[in-house]
Amino acid sequence: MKLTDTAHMYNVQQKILVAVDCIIFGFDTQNLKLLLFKRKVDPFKGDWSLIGAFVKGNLSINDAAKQILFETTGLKDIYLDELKTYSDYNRDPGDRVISIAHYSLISINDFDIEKVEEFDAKWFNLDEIPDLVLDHNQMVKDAVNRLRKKVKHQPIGFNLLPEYFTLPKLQRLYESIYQRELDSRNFRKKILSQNILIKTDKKDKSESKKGAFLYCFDKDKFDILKTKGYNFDI
Amino acid sequence: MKLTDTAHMYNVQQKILVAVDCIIFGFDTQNLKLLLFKRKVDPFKGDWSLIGAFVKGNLSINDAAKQILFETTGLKDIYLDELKTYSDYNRDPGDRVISIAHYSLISINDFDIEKVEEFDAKWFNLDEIPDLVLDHNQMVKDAVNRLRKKVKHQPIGFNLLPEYFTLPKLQRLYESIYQRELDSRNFRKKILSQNILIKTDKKDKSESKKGAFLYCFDKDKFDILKTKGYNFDI
DNA sequence: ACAAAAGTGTTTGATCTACACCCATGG
DNA sequence: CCATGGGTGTAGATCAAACACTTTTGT
Repeated sequence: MKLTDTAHMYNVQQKILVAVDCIIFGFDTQNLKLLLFKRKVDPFKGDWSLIGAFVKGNLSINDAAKQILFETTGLKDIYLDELKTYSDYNRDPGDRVISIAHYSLISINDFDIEKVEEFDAKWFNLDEIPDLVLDHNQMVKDAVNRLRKKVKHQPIGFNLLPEYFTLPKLQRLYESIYQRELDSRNFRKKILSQNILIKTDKKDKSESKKGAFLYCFDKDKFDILKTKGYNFDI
Repeated sequence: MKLTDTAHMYNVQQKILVAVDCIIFGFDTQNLKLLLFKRKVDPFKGDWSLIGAFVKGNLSINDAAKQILFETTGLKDIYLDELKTYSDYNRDPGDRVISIAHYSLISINDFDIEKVEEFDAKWFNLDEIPDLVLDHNQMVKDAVNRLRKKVKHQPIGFNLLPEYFTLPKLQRLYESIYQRELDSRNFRKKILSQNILIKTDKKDKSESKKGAFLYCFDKDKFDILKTKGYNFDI
């Protein structure tokens, strides 16, 4: 029986459960982290898991992902990107389910801590991810790789920082994504040459006595780069 | 009603039709082309369309895509990559359908012409794509953009050429993907410096009196680059 | 002998890398 | 006054871009 033979018969086709799982990255000024949840139900009740839900109603997949994020973190309008589809026939023993994984980048201070606690959620360092249900460890691995690649070509890293931030913090963010140290002189040269940062005259003295200047994005130039892509091959 | 509330009840969830649509790229020694099909059924019977099918049985999405390609072109083991999911609620007036688009690269001389004709299929130049059903024009646009990006960082372009090929042909392939002319001296320097080509002592004289040397891939080095990624920023 | 495509190197500017010291401040 | 992290510049290497002529051979 060919797949393409019956392409015309909508009504004799199999319908399938469609889920969205979210890999939520955050940054706590030192480390890139991942938000994980205690699974509430069988199978695998109580195990650590990505947050996810079945797609229903008239939501697009992307809208479903946005809504999951809102329900779990209270955040709207955050960076969210489709990762890939996970569809092995037996990936979920509960039923045949395909899952379209999404990853998102949030500023770790912004989210609604009460909502997160309500969900039995916890932030994990990337090198301390526990065993997760189903194929969620693979999703995480894929998401980390995707993030590392993407951050080289598009200025999405900023989504992990609050509105105002210092260059040393931005550097630590990139270091925690790339998992290696960067030379601060080269880093500053490179990032400043992109012309997407606006220096303020305020300083953040929480990390040093001298204090570091706070910067914010030049939203307009940032948007241009976001669509065009760039090379930030640190 | 929250999405995340009912995450635990497999049996009360909506099941959805899941399709795969394939953007099939080919190269005919001059131009990058796309394989399009006459839709066989309502709605939109007779219109041009990507080839697709509903996912069923115990196939993963990727296996379904592979099988569609085999059924339409007779080709196995060809380059195939997930593009993205299309899931607007009303994208298909026949029913709610989400489609996971895949793109693939095939050597235009390899495929089974009888199979393709059996399917009422035709190769189109990229600048002559007709109106397609549903959101298939958007899929094509997204696939072309993805291909342009991907070909800069991974040596996937070779999948569009036969086993033995000349450097001028390879250059024309890249030119047709990038849609701009390349300097042949710089092109040869760059591509040869990757050390993934093996020069044979045979010449292809079909395009010139002098003839151009035939090359093939160094499969081993090629595979290493394929996973590592590289920069082919022409 | 000539038309048509294949093949080949060099120079210039831009970019990346490696590297070490002074500054400002709170305690 | 000193410990801590913030901030700055330069020289050498590597890489990308621009550019034009010679070679081969079928007709």
